[in-house]
Amino acid sequence: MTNTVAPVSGESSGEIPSEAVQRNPERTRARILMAARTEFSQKGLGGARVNAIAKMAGVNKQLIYYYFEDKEKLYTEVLEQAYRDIRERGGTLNLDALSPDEAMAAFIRSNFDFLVENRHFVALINDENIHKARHIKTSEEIPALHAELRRSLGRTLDRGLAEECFARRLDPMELYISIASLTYFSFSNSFTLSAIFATDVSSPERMAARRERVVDIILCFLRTRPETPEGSIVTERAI
Amino acid sequence: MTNTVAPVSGESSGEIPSEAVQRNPERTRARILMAARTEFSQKGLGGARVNAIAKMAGVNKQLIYYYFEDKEKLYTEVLEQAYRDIRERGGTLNLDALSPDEAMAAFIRSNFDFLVENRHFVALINDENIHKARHIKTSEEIPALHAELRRSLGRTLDRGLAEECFARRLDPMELYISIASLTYFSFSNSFTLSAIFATDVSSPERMAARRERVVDIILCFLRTRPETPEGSIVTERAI
Amino acid sequence: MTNTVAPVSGESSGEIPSEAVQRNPERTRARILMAARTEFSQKGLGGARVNAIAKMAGVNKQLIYYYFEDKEKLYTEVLEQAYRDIRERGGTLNLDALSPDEAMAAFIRSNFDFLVENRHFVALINDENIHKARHIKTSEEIPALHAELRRSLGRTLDRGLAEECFARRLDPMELYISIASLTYFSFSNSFTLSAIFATDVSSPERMAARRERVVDIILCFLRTRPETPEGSIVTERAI
Amino acid sequence: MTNTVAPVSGESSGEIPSEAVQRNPERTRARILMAARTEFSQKGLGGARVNAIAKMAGVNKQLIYYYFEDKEKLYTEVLEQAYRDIRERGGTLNLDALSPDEAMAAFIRSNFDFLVENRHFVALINDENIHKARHIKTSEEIPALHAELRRSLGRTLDRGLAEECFARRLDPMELYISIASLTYFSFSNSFTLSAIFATDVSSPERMAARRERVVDIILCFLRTRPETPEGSIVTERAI
DNA sequence: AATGAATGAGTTTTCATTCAT
DNA sequence: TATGAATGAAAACTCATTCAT
Repeated sequence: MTNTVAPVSGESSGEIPSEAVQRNPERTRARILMAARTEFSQKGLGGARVNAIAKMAGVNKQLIYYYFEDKEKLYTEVLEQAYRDIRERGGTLNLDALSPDEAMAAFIRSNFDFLVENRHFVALINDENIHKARHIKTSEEIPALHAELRRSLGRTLDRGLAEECFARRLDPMELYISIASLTYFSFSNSFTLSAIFATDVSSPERMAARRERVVDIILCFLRTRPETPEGSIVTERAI
Repeated sequence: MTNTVAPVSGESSGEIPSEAVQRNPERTRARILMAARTEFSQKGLGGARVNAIAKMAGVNKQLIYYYFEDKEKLYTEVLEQAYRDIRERGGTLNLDALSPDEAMAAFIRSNFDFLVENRHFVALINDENIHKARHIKTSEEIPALHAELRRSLGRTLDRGLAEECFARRLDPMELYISIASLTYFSFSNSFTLSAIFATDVSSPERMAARRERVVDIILCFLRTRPETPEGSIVTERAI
Repeated sequence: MTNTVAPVSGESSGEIPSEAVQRNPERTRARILMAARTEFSQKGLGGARVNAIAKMAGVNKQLIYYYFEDKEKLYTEVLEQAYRDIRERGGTLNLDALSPDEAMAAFIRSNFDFLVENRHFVALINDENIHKARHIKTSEEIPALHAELRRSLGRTLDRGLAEECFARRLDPMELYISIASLTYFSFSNSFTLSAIFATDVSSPERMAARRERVVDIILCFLRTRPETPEGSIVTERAI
Repeated sequence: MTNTVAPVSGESSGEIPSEAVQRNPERTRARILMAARTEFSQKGLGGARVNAIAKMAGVNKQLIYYYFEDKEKLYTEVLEQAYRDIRERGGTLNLDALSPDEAMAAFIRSNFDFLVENRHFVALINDENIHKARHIKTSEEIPALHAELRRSLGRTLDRGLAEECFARRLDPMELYISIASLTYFSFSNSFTLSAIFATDVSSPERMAARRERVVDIILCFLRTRPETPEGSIVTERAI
């Protein structure tokens, strides 16, 4: 009656293969986390089912409570891991070793590609925003990761100005938000965009084009000398 | 035992004032829709409670079913109305009557301001994307509204090229997506952005600055002649 | 498929007959309360099962939440009703119309008989004491009822002294506690008493005898002139 | 990976200090029993948590099963120990060495003081009565202890009659129940009494007064010659 | 003797929805 | 058109207990 090879396994579909390891707490924890990531990104916090996560992870439902206390804490850990993942990815990118515009382009492409490869990420962040970020607000690690990102982008911008390949100095956070906007949005809103424009806006070709377009928009902006107020810039008129 | 004078009214806070009108179908319907919009935008489809909507609208829960059949249909109506609202707002804007760059700036500002005044909008669309847009997908009205938008933007772009104030021809939908990205994202993700950067990214000053920054980025891009592939543009290198 | 005569009814034993009344909120509420009283007194708050209460009352489990919000609130209402019942019973007793010692005897017997007829009462109070009375602590009605009881006993004691049938003036609350001790204990602890003395201490004969014994003890005490400290009373010696 | 020095110890408050002893069966057993006594007396059998007991005892939950088989057996052992404790205390009291009324007073005070010092006792017995004493019913030791108590009280009563300091012969068990009632009740029901009378009935002063009051009531009764039925005793009238 | 991991059955509670009036 | 009462299915979470080491 012993079960040394076959996975303990739930009944239904979508289960993460268990590799027949019994009593491997770390692996069990990781499997739960993985399943939770999938479930939460597909259904959101409210729509996700603890039961579904347990089945997907191939573990007893109660184990989830044993390891994570409750659904919200599990959700919080999934979110933290997601941010850790994207920043870690950015960390492998040594911006300081590239020319400023190559660094910028690489940064944009890296962010874009991360979203391509981690489709769950956008959905998770989306959902967390519905909850007014109350879960990651408690994290201390996440802000630290992004403070580093800010410094890194700042150095690249400084170098760009010094080397005269950039014509304006932006606040790194603001720049990041612009980049993130242009990349993130086409992922996060691809479904509604496709629906309202009655076309598939996230086809591979369109996404590939979009990736380079973001590079273009950002670099174009960085390279262009800001116009003086008296200049031709379109100032808002009183209505 | 009949109650002809007293307002129906719920007990708790946040209720939409009922003005003691009983038997006013249109008003009742509108009140429910309004309450639903608030609830859905704050909690999402999964997190919203029919009970909460009824209380907020000051009506009996069953009335919701009477008017809207079920929760999902109500959600769909709320979404459709939201899209109708934003496009209606865009409709008051006669792009053809303005110079191309003024038209573009006005379009951007109009979109931005709509989000400022309709904070619920972003949250609704966000949530609908979690559901892969399955609710508005069924709508026939929404795509029609956006086809018109596309044509309108197209004409502006054409005029811009003809009048040589724009230096490149973009696909209107693609342009719209860029604009929407830059505006929408800072609303939709303001909570997580504020959390990860440990600052309030949606302070009035920051939002005002962002609004003009979007105008700058888009106009800068439209006005700049695209570089030839052999040119200085940063092409991706094999990794 | 309509069901006009037969009770809705649960499946199992112990159900309170529903008298086939449909849509009678007050009756439904009362049935739930009754069933809850039985369940709580037999199992205590922690051991009671909402499911069991629903079945016993012959109603849908959710109705319990509809009427009483949650298990603890239901428990609180049951307790309040229990105290109301015992005091109401006492209320029918006009102590002022009897001679002091007859009044006292009648009061004791009335309390005793209430416990005989309301076996659930003792168990409920017992259980509430395990919870440090946190449920009835919130009640405002219960203390009011007992303030009246205190006054009533006080008047009887005063009359007793005036008419010289009592030889000492006790604090009414203290007297009540003594009476309650002597009556309540043989009910509340009858099971452990029977076990440790290996006999049935709550046989009808023993209970009848006990009832009169309590009258004897209390009246004997009230009628006896207190001894002076220097007198023969057994004063504690230093150990 | 072995952990030979560090104490096992739980994380949270209220833990019984472990003195870093591992592998000390007797001590471990005792610690569990102690923790269980606390938990059961505070929450009752149903409300007590095996987990909480383990934490409080600073041991692994499974050890509880190792030593006591299951929760109910543990509960039974706690109860048996409680009765053993109170009778042991009574055993140190040599009633035969005192004058009858001094013996009686000493017995009452001893019982009262035991409850003062062993606040858990009353709660345990209370809870066991909710369970109709089904746990101690199985004990053989407990009735034996109380048979001895009965004989001891009987001898004191006999001596009292012989020496003419008592005026009536009571059944020792009945006397014991009266004494226990008067002492036990103010402990067992102190919470509800305090709530219904909106005062703290278990303040040290009140308890001290109560202790002597019980002595008074019992001795007064024992010393008073019973009235003949035809005498002035208040006989119940038909209602 | 002692531990951490894992389980299954059950418990309260929630919630969209329907019934009866 | 409007309401309060009632329902069933499922949700999160709890808990005593057992397994494997």
